[in-house]
Amino acid sequence: MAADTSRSRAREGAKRIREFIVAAAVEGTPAPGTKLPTERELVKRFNVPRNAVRKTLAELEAEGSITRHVGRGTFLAGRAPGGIGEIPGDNVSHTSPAELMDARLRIEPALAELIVTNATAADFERMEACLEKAEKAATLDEFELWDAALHQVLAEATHNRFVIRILDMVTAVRRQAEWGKLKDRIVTPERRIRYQEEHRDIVGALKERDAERARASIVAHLQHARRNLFGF
Amino acid sequence: MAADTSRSRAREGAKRIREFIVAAAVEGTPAPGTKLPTERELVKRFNVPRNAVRKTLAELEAEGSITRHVGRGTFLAGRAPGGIGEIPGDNVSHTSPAELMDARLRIEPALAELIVTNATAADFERMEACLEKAEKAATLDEFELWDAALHQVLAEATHNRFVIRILDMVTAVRRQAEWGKLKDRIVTPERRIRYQEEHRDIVGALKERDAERARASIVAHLQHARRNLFGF
DNA sequence: GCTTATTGGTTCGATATTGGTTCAGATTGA
DNA sequence: TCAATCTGAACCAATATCGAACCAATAAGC
Repeated sequence: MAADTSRSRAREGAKRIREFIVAAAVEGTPAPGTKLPTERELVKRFNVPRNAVRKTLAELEAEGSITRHVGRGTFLAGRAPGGIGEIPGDNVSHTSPAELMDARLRIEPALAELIVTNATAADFERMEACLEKAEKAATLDEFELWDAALHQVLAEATHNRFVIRILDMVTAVRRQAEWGKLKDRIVTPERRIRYQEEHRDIVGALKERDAERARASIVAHLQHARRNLFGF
Repeated sequence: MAADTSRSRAREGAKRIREFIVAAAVEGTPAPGTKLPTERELVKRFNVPRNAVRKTLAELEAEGSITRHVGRGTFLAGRAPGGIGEIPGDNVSHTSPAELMDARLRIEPALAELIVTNATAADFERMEACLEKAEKAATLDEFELWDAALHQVLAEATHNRFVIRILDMVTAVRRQAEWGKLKDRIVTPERRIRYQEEHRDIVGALKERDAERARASIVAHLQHARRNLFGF
């Protein structure tokens, strides 16, 4: 009759919770950053003591499958749990942050000229609006919202549909990947100020139709971002 | 059950408000400038805290779907809502040959450095093989086959999956209808010889790890191709 | 003009949620 | 028995959300 001792229940529960997380990661929403149920919800759902829940979650965190933040919750990290290999298929999905950064550092500076020649006054107005809103943003979330908007405007300012597609891919990849995990620790308030200055530099150079300066500003900005991300 | 906590209500509400705005934009009156309900009305209508309403409205504003003015209200903007949600999948939107050429002229030269630093001996062997086969090709179709193969090898020589993806997009667009029609008229036998020489220049520079010369060769090649296509 | 009402923007204290921690008591298995 | 482990519950601290008041720009009525 030892089949339903609290001890064995814990072991059973651990397995089921693992399976649940893995399932959520694989079929549910492959996107990292998805919020998982709270510990107390898992307790109710699997009828398992919280300690057991916390134990499995701790393991998953150690494996790098999830991240946990007090007051916020538990989230899927970039790496697939349970040693689930990379999903094949020539999707954009499996490009590493390092690769993306490498590509951006080559490609985006070269697009400065395109913006300088093609951007309209309306484009510049939208850029300024994004800068202002980003600077006034109270929360980090809001800042990133307007940061993304600025990138979108810059892309559209090239007035080149192919380039726009490419830059859409960039943001798509940024939204995936292990990027999300890094971001939290990386964007500190003072770094955010620095980013804002660099954004102003870039937009300023573009407005003056100074392609060379814009190119230099973009390179500086991306190198700065890379340094913050990877330390080199 | 805590299914109707104020917290979960907020998350639900965000979605519903989004849907409401989108619906208003699509079916209601496509005309930009339409006035939307005030924040306080949305609060009452969806039984959701104003914070949540403002959060979703902020997102929609950042996406460019709506505009907001103190004392006036919230209005539909020109851009269709949910624009960012579009996944840049393999839907090769119709980019004109001119646009593609513009983009290639900026992007591809910048990738020379990437090949110079990352390409392996095996990559160079494959390039050479493509060059030979292309030169021996009897028909124009065969030539273009090996021409495409060379492009593929060059892409893979960057050893950067994101770049490879972009260059795949380039060939995908090139394969599109309008382009193909031009090509036939354009690639004459003597031009083909000229292309072969330029390809050898590019590969040669890459093999010597001379990024600057490779860049120049690529620019020259693309400009030549453009001249043949459009006459400028 | 002036006043008043409306509306998006802001601030701030109170409250709720959530992962992290502690600990006395029960359970387990040698 | 007895040491090790698990349990349940309370408590803690970080975070998010709420509610309500207040602010500033605009519009409406006089």
